[in-house]
Amino acid sequence: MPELPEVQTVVTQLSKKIVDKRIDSFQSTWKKNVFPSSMVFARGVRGAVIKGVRRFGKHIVIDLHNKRSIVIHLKMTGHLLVKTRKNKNAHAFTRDPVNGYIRHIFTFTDGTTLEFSDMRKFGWLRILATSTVEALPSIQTLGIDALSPQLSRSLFRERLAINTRQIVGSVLLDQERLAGIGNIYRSEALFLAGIRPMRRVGTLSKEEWQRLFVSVRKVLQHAARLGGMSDGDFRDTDGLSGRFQRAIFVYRRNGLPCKKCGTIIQRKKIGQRSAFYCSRCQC
DNA sequence: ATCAGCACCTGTTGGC
DNA sequence: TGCCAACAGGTGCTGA
Repeated sequence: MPELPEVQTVVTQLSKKIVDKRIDSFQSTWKKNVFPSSMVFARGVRGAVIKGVRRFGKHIVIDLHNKRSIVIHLKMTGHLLVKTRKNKNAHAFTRDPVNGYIRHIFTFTDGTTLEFSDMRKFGWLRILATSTVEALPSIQTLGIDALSPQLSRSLFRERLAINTRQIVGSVLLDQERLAGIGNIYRSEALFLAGIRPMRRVGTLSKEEWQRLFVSVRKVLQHAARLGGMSDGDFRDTDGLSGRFQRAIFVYRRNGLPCKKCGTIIQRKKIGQRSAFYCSRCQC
């Protein structure tokens, strides 16, 4: 699931719901993805009070008052659910994509829980000293955030056009150049910009770079406002779906008519994953 | 130095 | 209907 808009949705909600709560305990049923180890992790968070929640690209950072921070990556199927005593059973039904796969649980002293559901077990959690968060390799190597106010048109082009022979569909996914875009929003942004995913970055005109920059920002902001996109399994911290999927133009719409011109949407493998585009609207 | 390809998991979908 | 291959939103490692 989660790309920048979905992670931002989670971070915004967590900031409202768990700040100032004190962690009573941490339990895990998939210790393999808890670092440095689930024992060290549990010891490090026990008794700690939540100070704030931040986002670095697609990473979620929960800062604690004990000078430690929790870093979480949801990868493909991770969800973070906040359950109070009141709503605890609200979504409990069998085979539920969210509640059926709870792997890790934080329990706060007021009885609230923060539950990490993750069907495919790709997501991970790590505890480290707050002062070292930005030195964590996966965070340190991140490029500028796609929604950063510091990202200008010229910087955007400079970052993405390092190797002019690479195709635009690939460089948009490269977190070391630009952080936050995943497979859904690369297809959507390229559609809005009217550019085919397999174009080499060296062939893009000044106008096309301008359109791509505007489209990336627009699509991410729009999706974030709608609480992200739920294609089957993304849920916010209440277990609710996002609303961006209605606004999708091309992603996973191969074989269906383009919403703008009626041409059948195409799918093309780029690397190991699918890009979607309209051969008429995108040149 | 770069990059394709696979590995990490479990579930769903589509073709025969 | 049953089986099997392909596919699924992310990233890190290996080896050519």
